[in-house]
Parts: sequence; structure tokens; C-alpha cells
Amino acid sequence: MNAQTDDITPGARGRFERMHAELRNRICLLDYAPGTRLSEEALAAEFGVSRTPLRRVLARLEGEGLVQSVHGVGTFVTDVEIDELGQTYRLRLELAELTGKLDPVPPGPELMTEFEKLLVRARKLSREADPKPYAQLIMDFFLAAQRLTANEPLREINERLYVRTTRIWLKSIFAARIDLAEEMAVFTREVEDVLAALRIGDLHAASLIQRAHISMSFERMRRGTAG
Amino acid sequence: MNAQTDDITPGARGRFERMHAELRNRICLLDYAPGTRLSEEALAAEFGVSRTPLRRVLARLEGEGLVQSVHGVGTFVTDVEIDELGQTYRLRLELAELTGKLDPVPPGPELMTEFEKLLVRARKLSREADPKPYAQLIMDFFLAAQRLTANEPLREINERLYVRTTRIWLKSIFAARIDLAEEMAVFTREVEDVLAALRIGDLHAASLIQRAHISMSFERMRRGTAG
DNA sequence: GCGACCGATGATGTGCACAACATTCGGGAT
DNA sequence: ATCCCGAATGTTGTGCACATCATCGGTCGC
Repeated sequence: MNAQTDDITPGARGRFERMHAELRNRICLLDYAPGTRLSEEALAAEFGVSRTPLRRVLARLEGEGLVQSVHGVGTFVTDVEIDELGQTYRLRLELAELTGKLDPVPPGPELMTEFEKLLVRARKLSREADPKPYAQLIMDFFLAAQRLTANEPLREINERLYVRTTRIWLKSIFAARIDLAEEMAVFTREVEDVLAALRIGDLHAASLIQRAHISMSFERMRRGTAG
Repeated sequence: MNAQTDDITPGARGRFERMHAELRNRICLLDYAPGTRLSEEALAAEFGVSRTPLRRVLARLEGEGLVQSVHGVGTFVTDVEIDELGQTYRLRLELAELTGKLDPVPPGPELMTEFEKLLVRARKLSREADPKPYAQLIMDFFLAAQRLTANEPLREINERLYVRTTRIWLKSIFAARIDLAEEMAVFTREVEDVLAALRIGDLHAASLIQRAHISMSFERMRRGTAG
């Protein structure tokens, strides 16, 4: 997810980072839905390594709360129950606002261009059966917004909570109860509003907008899942 | 660090948890100072296992930012430079206050008793050459304060940031520039004030007091280290 | 027929030998 | 004397065989 993740670092460390990033992406983009069993042997064969280094990757993912290994049964992509999801979202609300207050970094022209491209992508994205483009767009927007703070620990924590919750939210969205087109319209509006705030240099406002949208999107999910 | 960490869970999971907790404690209590090299073979022999499961523990610790492994060189206890330390402390300030606002849990009589015991320990603790009792007391106070919120993700993140920073702070304290007796007097005052706030049921005030003390203690460390 | 037991099966966990890598130290050419 | 190269050493990383565990299905006893 970080910038240096996708480069072609040689050696053992590079292999580890690439496998880790790849598996995390698959989990976040719902290639592996919550509950899916991950075969160590199959993944090891796919990446062309033995089980040993792959298991190290899985151990890291387990530390991040994305998978859970059970002796003699398998390693499964974690799911998150509604209670903990609510706690996490309430925390993400506050952290989103902090992103605009703690070590804020005014966006340069290239970052502004990136936000504009994200807005174009959001407007173009039509109804799709595959959750992947949605997940990718929303994650790219999240990552772009992360660049508005220089506080590295805050970014790390934000990412940590993001990958644990958004895939669950995305899964709920596609589970049917929620109107997908409306959800994307709301998201497009969020990008527009954040972009407007950034154009006048008000980072705190941008973070408040995101805070509001995180809150509302969770509320929509909660209502859609409950009925 | 959690309650279920120190129980005697059998099987592979239990061994892992126990080794992990033990090594984390040693790092946090400065048994292994920043920069120390950890020998996989020696630790494996000590715990009576082979290198394989021990390496899994080290991988977890690396994910938590407590150690770093370098191929062909060794795994070393991490140090934190002043810049990132400042970022982390600024973040911890905000999170400390959140602990009083997000899912607050009024302390029961047993927790109040624990705080009172901590106050007694703080008052008794005289000048010592060994940092361990100080580290243990401060950590116990931190853990007790964590029980004032039911927000599990917040607690997890608080702990994560705590273990990464407090050992560095403690190391600086014992590096000489800072008056140890005065530092402990300030800490005792913090426990007293938090206890007073809890007695009248004002959890937000308790969190604000802790926020203030985190800020001030970092400032004292910064000044002591800079000169 | 039904239930309990047990063996087969397939998964993760462990131990060990070896590979890859970085550092260090010593010897030889200049 | 100095610099460079390479072997020796010690470390983490990898591959593989086996141990341990949970699950499932068949079979035996009742």
C-alpha cells in the first residue's frame, strides 16, 4: 500500500513485501471474501516459493487482523461482526478528522491532479457486478487523502483500520440491500466536496467532509444490513 | 499485555502467545535495550523450541515495529528517532483524550482499588538504578487506564503506540539528563489527579489529565535530550 | 436402527539441514 | 605501508520431511 511496496526490491525482503502486498490487495478487493480459506500450499506454489516464507506472510496478515490460522483446520480471511465494526468506525471518524489537524501537508499540483483523476473515475464508474473497480477506486481515494498528513504513525493506523473495515463494508454493499448507484453518487459528491475544500486550502474542512461521509456510509450500511 | 495473554493456554497458539508476551515485555522493560541483537538460536534454546516457531514470534514483533530483521546480519531491537517520536507523541495525545470520549466505561470498585494500589506503588518507589520497576509501574498504570474504554480497536492502537514509544522515553530518562526523582513525583501527581477525576466520575477529565502529562513528559524528554 | 469409536485424510505447526547474505580478518600485490 | 581481494565465520532465509491437530466417514458394538 505504501509507495515503496510495489517496487522491485530484490532479495528476500522484496519477495516478502510483494507477496504481502499482493495478498492484502486480494483480501481488500474481495478477491478473497471474508471466510475464504487460503491454502498455504497453493499460494506457495503460485508465488514459486516453499511454504516457509509464505507462512511468514500469513503470520504478518494475521497480526494485521486480516486472516486467522487454526491448527489442523486452515487459515481463513477474517470477518468482522457488527459490534467491533461500529467501534472501529467510531474510531475512524476521529482519526479522519485528525488527518486534517495533525501535521497537515498542503497538496501539491500533482496530488491535486490525482484527486481530479479520481473524480473522473468516480463519475465514469457505472453499475458493475464486480466489486473490484469500486474497491480500487475507493481505496485509491483513501490513499490520496492519506497524503494530506505527514504524520507517519497516523497513516499507518489509518491504513490498518481501513483494510480491516472497508472490505466488510464493501461486501455488505454488494450483499444487495443497499442501492449501489446511489452509493456511488454519494461517493462522487464526497470527492467533489473534498476537492473544493482543497482548492481553497482548507485541509481541516476536507477532513471534516470525509469524517461526515464515513459516518453516513456506516449508518447506511447498518440500516441496510439490519432490515 | 492483554488479560488472556498470561494464562496457560495449551497447544501451539499458547506457546506462541507466551513467547510473544515474554519478548515484548523484555523489550518494553528495557531488558533488551534499543539496538540489542536478539539471537534466534539462543532464544529458541531458552524457550525449548526450534528456530521455526521462534521466528514466527520475531516476525510478529517486526510487524509491531519492535524489532527488525536483516538478512545475514541479525534481528535488532528497534530505536526510534526524535522526529517519528514526536509524530507518535502528538498522535498519542489525541488518542489519550479519545479514550475518555469513545465508549467510556465507568470504573468498577476493583478497578478503583487497582488505581489506589498503583498510587501506593508510585509513592513507595524510591531511587533505583534499574529501570525495570519504573517501566513496570508506568505500564501497569497505562493498562489500568486502558480499561476505561470499551473500544477494543482504540485499545489495540494505544498499546501499539505505547510499546513503541515509552521504552524510548524510559531509556532517555535513564540516560541521565533528566531528574529521576522529579519525574516520579510528577507521575505520582498524575496518578493522584486521575484518581480524583475518577472518584467524581469524570472520565473525560481523567483522559485530559493523561493527555496533558503525555505532552509534558515528552517535552521534558525533548529538552533533556537536546541539551 | 443408532450411537460411539476409530482410522483416514488433509490442514497447520515444528525441526533440521542447507542456501543466501553480510561482515570481518588476513594475505598478497603494488 | 597501503589497498584490494577472498576465504572464513556467523547470521537470517528457505525447502522439505515429519509431527500434531481437527474433521469426516465408515464400521463395529449395542
